[in-house]
Amino acid sequence: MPISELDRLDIAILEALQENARTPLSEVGRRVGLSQPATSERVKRLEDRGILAGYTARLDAAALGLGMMAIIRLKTTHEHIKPALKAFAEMPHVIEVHRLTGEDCFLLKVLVPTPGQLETIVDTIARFGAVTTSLVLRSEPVKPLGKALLG
Amino acid sequence: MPISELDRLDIAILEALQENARTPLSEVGRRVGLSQPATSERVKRLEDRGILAGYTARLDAAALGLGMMAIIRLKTTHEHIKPALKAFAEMPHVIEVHRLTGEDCFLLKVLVPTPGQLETIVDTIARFGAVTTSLVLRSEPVKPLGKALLG
DNA sequence: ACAGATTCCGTTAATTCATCGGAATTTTGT
DNA sequence: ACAAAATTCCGATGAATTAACGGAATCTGT
Repeated sequence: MPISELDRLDIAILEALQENARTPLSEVGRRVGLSQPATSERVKRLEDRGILAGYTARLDAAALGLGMMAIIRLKTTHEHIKPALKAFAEMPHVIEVHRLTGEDCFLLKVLVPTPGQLETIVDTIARFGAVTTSLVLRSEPVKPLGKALLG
Repeated sequence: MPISELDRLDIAILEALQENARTPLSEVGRRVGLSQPATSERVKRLEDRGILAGYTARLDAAALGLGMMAIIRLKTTHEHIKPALKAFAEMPHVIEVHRLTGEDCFLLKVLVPTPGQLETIVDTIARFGAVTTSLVLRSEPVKPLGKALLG
């Protein structure tokens, strides 16, 4: 139960950094009620523990011309799995790959500029099995993980 | 085509910040061949353009005790959509919500500590319609968007 | 009660960032 | 074509942030 190792201050720090990872640690400390060195130490400890796995820039896909998101599910057979994974890794528009239990073996999230690009991707993936494609009409903003830790 | 507005340097900067959003801009500049002020200016411009939408900490869900990821699909009817969205927003373990075309109306990504928690969530969501739940056995590392911009 | 470990703070030196003036280049308008 | 305007860069510098101390306070286990 690694969660019990996180106190209120750790969670507050993680929430602040999830909201804006470039917030100065002195400012984070101000908000959570710690000095800058104490905050830096805690952040370093969270990194060392592997809880804080890194920091990444959020890019606006639409602003980048990737205005279309789709979910592709693939139902395939054992011998196709490895080649399929390899193929997914080489497709730049496939941004997430999940191996699933149940009917479908894979669920992919793709970002494309045009329907034509989506068609190309679907056609390529269909060589491995039966695909089901759904367009994403709207996505709710992704929820920060912090909330899930308190329940 | 907003993509044409991005030159090689912008893409290199975005890639560096996506890999580690806390890299000092002087270091980013060193890598892409710009001075620190020039790099800062470009980053500011990318932020103003909305392309760089923010910076976020990556948390390790497993290290936080959220070792189980599941995909939940929901097939429901029009009158349930608004209440369902409201319910999703209030469930801390639901970290992504997508409205889809096709058979299923919603696709959710959830992170839970135990199967029991997943059961609770599924039961709650099932009040809105027919749910299909798949456990995520493995996820490939999420791909940085940079690659998708060059094709 | 005591030793060791942990976590905090304040201080300070090193690093990083924001801002400036000015040069080089590109774009715009005529 | 040509000059004016705009853009983008650099170097320099002061302001802000971070890293690295030493030492105090608190907690742990014997």
